[in-house]
Amino acid sequence: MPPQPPKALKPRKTPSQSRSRVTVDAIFEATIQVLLSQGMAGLTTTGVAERAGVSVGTMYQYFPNKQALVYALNERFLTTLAEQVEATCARMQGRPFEEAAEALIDTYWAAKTERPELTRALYRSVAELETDALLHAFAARVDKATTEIFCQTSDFRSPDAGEVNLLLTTVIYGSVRNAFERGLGQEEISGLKSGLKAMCRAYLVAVGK
Amino acid sequence: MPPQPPKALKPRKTPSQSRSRVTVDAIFEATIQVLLSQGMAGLTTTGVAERAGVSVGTMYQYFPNKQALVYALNERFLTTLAEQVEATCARMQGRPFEEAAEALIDTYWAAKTERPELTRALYRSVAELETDALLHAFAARVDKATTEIFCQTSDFRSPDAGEVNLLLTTVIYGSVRNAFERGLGQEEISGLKSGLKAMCRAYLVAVGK
Amino acid sequence: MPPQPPKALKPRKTPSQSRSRVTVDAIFEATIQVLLSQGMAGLTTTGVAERAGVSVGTMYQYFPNKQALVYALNERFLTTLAEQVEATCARMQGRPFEEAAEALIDTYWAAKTERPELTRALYRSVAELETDALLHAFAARVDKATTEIFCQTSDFRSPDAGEVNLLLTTVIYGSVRNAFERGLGQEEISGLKSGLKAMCRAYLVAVGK
Amino acid sequence: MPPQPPKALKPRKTPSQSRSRVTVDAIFEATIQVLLSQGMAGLTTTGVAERAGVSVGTMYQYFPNKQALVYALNERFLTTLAEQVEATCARMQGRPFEEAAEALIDTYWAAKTERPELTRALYRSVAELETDALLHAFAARVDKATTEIFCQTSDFRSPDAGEVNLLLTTVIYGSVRNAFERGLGQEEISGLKSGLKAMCRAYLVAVGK
DNA sequence: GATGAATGAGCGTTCATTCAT
DNA sequence: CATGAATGAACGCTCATTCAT
Repeated sequence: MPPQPPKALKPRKTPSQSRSRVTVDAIFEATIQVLLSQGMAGLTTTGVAERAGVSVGTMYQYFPNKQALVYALNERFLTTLAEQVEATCARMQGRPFEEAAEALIDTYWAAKTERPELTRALYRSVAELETDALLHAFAARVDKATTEIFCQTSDFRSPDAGEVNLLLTTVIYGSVRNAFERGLGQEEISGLKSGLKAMCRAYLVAVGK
Repeated sequence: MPPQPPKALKPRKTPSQSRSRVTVDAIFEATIQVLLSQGMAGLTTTGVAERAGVSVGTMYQYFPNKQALVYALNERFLTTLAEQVEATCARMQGRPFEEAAEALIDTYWAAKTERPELTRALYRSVAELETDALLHAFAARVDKATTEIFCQTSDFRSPDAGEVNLLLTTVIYGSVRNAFERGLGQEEISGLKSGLKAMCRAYLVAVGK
Repeated sequence: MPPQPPKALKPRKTPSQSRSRVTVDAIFEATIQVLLSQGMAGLTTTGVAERAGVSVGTMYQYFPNKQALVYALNERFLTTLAEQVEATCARMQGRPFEEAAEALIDTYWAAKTERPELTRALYRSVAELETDALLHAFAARVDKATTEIFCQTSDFRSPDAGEVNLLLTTVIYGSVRNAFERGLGQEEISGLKSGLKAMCRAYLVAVGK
Repeated sequence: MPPQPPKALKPRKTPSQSRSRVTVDAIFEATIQVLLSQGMAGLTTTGVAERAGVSVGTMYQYFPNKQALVYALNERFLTTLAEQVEATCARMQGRPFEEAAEALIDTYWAAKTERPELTRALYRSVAELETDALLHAFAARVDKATTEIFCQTSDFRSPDAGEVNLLLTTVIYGSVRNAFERGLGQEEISGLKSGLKAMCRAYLVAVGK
């Protein structure tokens, strides 16, 4: 259930026929390509259309303006990410919460690390949009899933699950972002991941019992 | 020792005379104003110059292009921040490292929270720049200070101070950023701060002895 | 006998089957709706087609381009108007020409005042077309009818009926248009009508004997 | 005292220095040229700028958008026209009103007939603008001048000067416009002028005494 | 026939940057 | 040195028109 995007950003038509689907996918892929090669500043509507092999006009059939395109791209990724998080949470039902936290870290990390350059590009693209609503909605959705898991987890006794959840997610999401911002390499990033796991574990142990 | 900015971004002259200093300050202040009221998208050279009460031409005497202006603004803030961190580190010489970590969190938090809207605007402005070098340099400078404090701290026995340092700083900086991104209110943010302190303490205890 | 429209504006097919007739009528009605609600600037082919409940493609079956559509719409109204004028002239056969002039004014006035907003919209739409031919043809047709009536009218002795006719029609048509342009209200417009009648009568009396 | 144009149409700066004045004049002249040669449909900002020998950017320094340009052009002509009418009225102070009416006709006629193609182009250009306010203001200004003259004129005894004035001006302005719309030649137009004078005289005689 | 997705030329407009004054 | 009018490349976007289905 993605949020209602500010109406100026709402896609014009949801592609149901297969041909449209292909077109929209091509546009998304082209947007990514351009974002990777030229950055947000070099992302022009004609450039994207060209790379996608469609005309500008076609692009505008699906996206009412450039922002909407980037918005939709981010939405798509956040939705996928949210689904992955939810899947992880489902899998972790009833497991000790330190394990759950680790699994969450692994999931989030994997998603963000899979295409690092893209992740970086999206992080940047978000800054130029009115994406508060989008980000909020994503946060809310994911928080719901993670909070639940923390609550249902067998051995959780902390007074305020919501608070712990906010802390953990903020730390996890923030660390990943900062790691990207610093331009760390893969090895450093995985070092960070282990460290973060240890940190969360230590905290949960200290707080949870 | 600020980093060498990518040549295209280097300010044209370092304002040594007092008149220049005033001008540059006015320009910076105007930039902030515009950034706050119109966001990065509404930041135009003419707009800034107007607000600063100087002509565009004059502005170009000090900054070779628009990017350089935003770059310099960020540099200024990062430099201040770095100095504050260094001061904190100096003050924490020889104190137990849990205290040092807390002090670091307090310092960073205070700096970022002082003018939240500005912080947010700067976070966004950075995304549109080639600021990797800037960020790297800032990170290096600050890491140097914090690493030192962790090493010289009386009771630190961890095998790899650098690694711990990276983890801690990444977590701290990242959490603050994510907190801003989520649009959390002041109360939530301070809850987060306490949580983060607890987390770091727990981690250090678990790892450090 | 409508004039030959400039070739590029000629409708593609005269709708003889009843189905076509319905379609064309729907298109005309939609055009009017759009003209009234969005003005000439908001008149787009897709917009009209949508409102008419047909596809753009279908619309292009009947009108080779957008201009042709507006052209045809004006033609239709002018034809109706011409017919009304001719009817009036027929009815006025053999009557004193002051009466005839008054009847002409009434007819023209009624036609233009019936749907004032539409009249206004059409006046405007004409300005963007190459409608000289259309207007000429309408003028010629109507002039023929009115000139005849002035000639056959029992007591007309003016040396040059054509000249008088041109004057009268120009004054009448022009006044109506100007009244619309000034945005006069209904009451002022009818005051104007009486005044115009008086004026024509005075003139005919002064000139005709 | 021209009306406050809808703010979107207000010129950006009134050219006071001589250089600006020249530039703006060149732009106006270019606009006229293009209007004459390509019509309103062919009037593009780049086209006008090119013809004026300036860059688009410069044009936009003076006019915030294309409409404003055309608006200003019309305003300029209407202002001139209003001044001429006022001058005529001033000259006709205390003269018999039939003479005044004739003088008014002559003035208006001369102004509109001086550059017939331009007159035609402006008539058309007005249709695409939100010019109601402009036209109203012009009408009000001119009506004021003409009403006064009709009142102060020695022998005017009509019950309602305003009404007579409205009739006369509507008839005069409307007739000129219609004459242009019909595409009449110079000779016909001057025949019309005499006829119109006779008509007004006859009306005034019939009504005024 | 009817459809409507696709096209793409072309428009209005902005704004970083320059340079004559 | 300061000014700010002038520049013009480049962009986002529209919409009349076509044509494969």
